[in-house]
Amino acid sequence: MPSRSKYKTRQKEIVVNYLKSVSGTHITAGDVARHFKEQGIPVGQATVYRQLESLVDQGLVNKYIIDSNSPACFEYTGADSHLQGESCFHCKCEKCGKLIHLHCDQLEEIQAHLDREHQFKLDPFRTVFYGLCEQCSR
Amino acid sequence: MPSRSKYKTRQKEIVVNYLKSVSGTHITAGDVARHFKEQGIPVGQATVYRQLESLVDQGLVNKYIIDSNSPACFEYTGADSHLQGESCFHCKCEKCGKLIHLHCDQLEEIQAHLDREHQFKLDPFRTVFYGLCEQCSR
DNA sequence: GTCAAAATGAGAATGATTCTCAAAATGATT
DNA sequence: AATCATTTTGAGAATCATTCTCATTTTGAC
Repeated sequence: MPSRSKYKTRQKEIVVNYLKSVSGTHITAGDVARHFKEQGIPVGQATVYRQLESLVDQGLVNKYIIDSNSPACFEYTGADSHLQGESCFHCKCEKCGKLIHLHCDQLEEIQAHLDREHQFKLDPFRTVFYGLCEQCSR
Repeated sequence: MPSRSKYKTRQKEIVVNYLKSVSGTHITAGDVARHFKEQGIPVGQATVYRQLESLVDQGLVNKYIIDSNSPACFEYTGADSHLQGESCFHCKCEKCGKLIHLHCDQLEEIQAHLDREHQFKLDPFRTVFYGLCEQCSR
């Protein structure tokens, strides 16, 4: 059972703030835990994983699973991030790892189509398009 | 360095044939290895992983990474599979975990659109749409 | 302040995947 | 069919991200 965060804790604040402070990059749970350990900030590894999971559940953080043998990446996508507002789609380059943010009306049509024709409620923040970016596909 | 399959071996044949025989389902490397072990078929675990990787490289098999804590799934997509030619999209229900296969012309338009307008070469086999399925969204 | 419920953390457990390396198989060449 | 360099195999160990355990601490409602 995931921690559904009923209490407000110092650790939760620290994790959110750190994620915000590195907004715009993708970072692994290990990176976060290591940072806290090195800086002597009292947030343990298990808590980092738990808080990240909870933040993903809340839609404040996006989780990217790039490859089966590399750790998952996280990115703050909350209200005061530069991703805020419109539904934002993400493209991840399988080769160079670049993460591209797309705002596009036609892509938003996908959402309506999946709902209308396939009765599937797409969660755009959790969905990542994988493929090759312009540079890497040449 | 991945095995780039210069020699033809019995194990390679066995793996390909088994993948074909379960065509249409998703199967993990562990499932495959377990099956061989239980049936006394002489293909070890390491070889299963190596052959699957090689088959993915050759484009005969697709690999799906659904979630960071569940094993990768494989599916035969070679010339004599029922997936031949069609792009197949996958929807994963965040609530019940169900995986849905979608064949849909309009969805295939996404691919063309991403390529045309955003210079992004979508890899449909690696891309999973997250959201809520019909049952779970009610 | 009391107290039940929730969150934390250190370390252990899990589990998928990859690595190691000696032995076996392959296929080209005699 | 014998030789031989190269490749592949497999049993088990190693790796490593992630989750679990559970005793301790923290939280917030009363």
